[in-house]
Amino acid sequence: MSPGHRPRRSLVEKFSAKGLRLTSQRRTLLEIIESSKEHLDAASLLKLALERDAGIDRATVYRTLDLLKKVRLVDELDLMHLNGEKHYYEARGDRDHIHLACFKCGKIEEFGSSLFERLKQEIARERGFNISVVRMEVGGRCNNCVQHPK
Amino acid sequence: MSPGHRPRRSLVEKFSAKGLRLTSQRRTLLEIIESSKEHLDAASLLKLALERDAGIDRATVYRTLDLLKKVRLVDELDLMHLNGEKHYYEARGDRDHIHLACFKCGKIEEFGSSLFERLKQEIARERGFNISVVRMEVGGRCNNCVQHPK
DNA sequence: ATTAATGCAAAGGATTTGCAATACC
DNA sequence: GGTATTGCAAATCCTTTGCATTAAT
Repeated sequence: MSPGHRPRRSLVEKFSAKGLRLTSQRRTLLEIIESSKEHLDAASLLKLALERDAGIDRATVYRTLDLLKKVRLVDELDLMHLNGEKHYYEARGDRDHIHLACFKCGKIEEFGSSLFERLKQEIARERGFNISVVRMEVGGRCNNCVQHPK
Repeated sequence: MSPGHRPRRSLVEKFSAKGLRLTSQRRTLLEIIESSKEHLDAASLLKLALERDAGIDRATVYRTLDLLKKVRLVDELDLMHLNGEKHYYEARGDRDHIHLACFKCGKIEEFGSSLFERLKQEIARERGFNISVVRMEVGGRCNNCVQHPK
C-alpha cells in the first residue's frame, strides 16, 4: 500500500514534466519562486535571480512568468495593490487560498476554506464554467489593527 | 407601512451625501459610470466624458476614480487582465458579485451567491478581519465556449 | 474667502516588443 | 541542426505628480 501522500515534486520537476524547455534561466527562476517565503514581484524576482546568474534579463523574467501562468504553475496576485500596480507571484499549491490584505499595516494573510471550494464548484456547476484560475482578494483591517488602532 | 425597498439613490446623490465636493467633472463621471452597461476602464471613461465636457483631463479621471474607490462607491476590477493591465470600474451595488472571465471569447459574467456571502462572513469571524473590499475573479472557459469549441 | 479640485505637461513605473545572437533537445 | 529562448534596447501602456489656475461651499 502506498502512503496517503506522494512526495512533493519540485517546481522544476513539474515544469520539465510538461515537456517545456528547461533553460538555466528558467531553472533559476523556478528555484527562487519555489523557495521564496514572500510573494515576489517581477522586480524582486529579477534582483534575486541576478545574484545567481549575472546575465539574466528583465524580459526573460516577464516571459517566464507569463509561461508559468499559462501552464498554471504559478498564480498571479495583486494583493489589493497595496504597493502600487505591480503583480506578485506564488507557486501554485495543492489548495487554493484567499489573500487578505490589511490596508493599515500591510500584512498579507492567507485563508483557505471548504466554503471557498464549494463556491468554486457552485460556479462551475451553475454556469457550466470551466474554471482554470481563481483569484480572491480581500482588503480591510486585520485583527491586530482592529484591536489596536491608533 | 413602508414598502420593502427604498428608492434607489443615484451615485451623484450618494456622493453628495458623503459631504464631498461635487464638481461638474465629478458629476459627469459619476453619471457616466452609473449609466454604463459595460465595465469601463479609465481611458474609455475619459473618452465618454470628453463627449460631454470637452475640457476634462485624464488626471481628473484618475483622481476621481481613486476617490470613489476610497469612499467605496465604485469597485475596481482587473477582469483577469484579459485586455492588458488596465483596470475596470463599476458602481458598487447592493450585493457583491464574482466576475467570471472567459479566456476564449472574452465574455464577462457576474455571479452572486449566498455561499459567497457566507464565505465573507467566515473570513470576518474566523480571522477577526474587518472587510472593506472583496474582489473575486475567475478565469476559464464560459459555458458557450465549452459547448462549442473550435 | 478659503480650501479643495482642476488642467496641463512632464515624469514615472511596470511590462512588452523586435531582432540578432545563443543554447536546449 | 533546427527551433525555441535569450539579451538588449527601445517602445508602449497605464497611471501619477507638481504646480499654477479655477471653482465649490
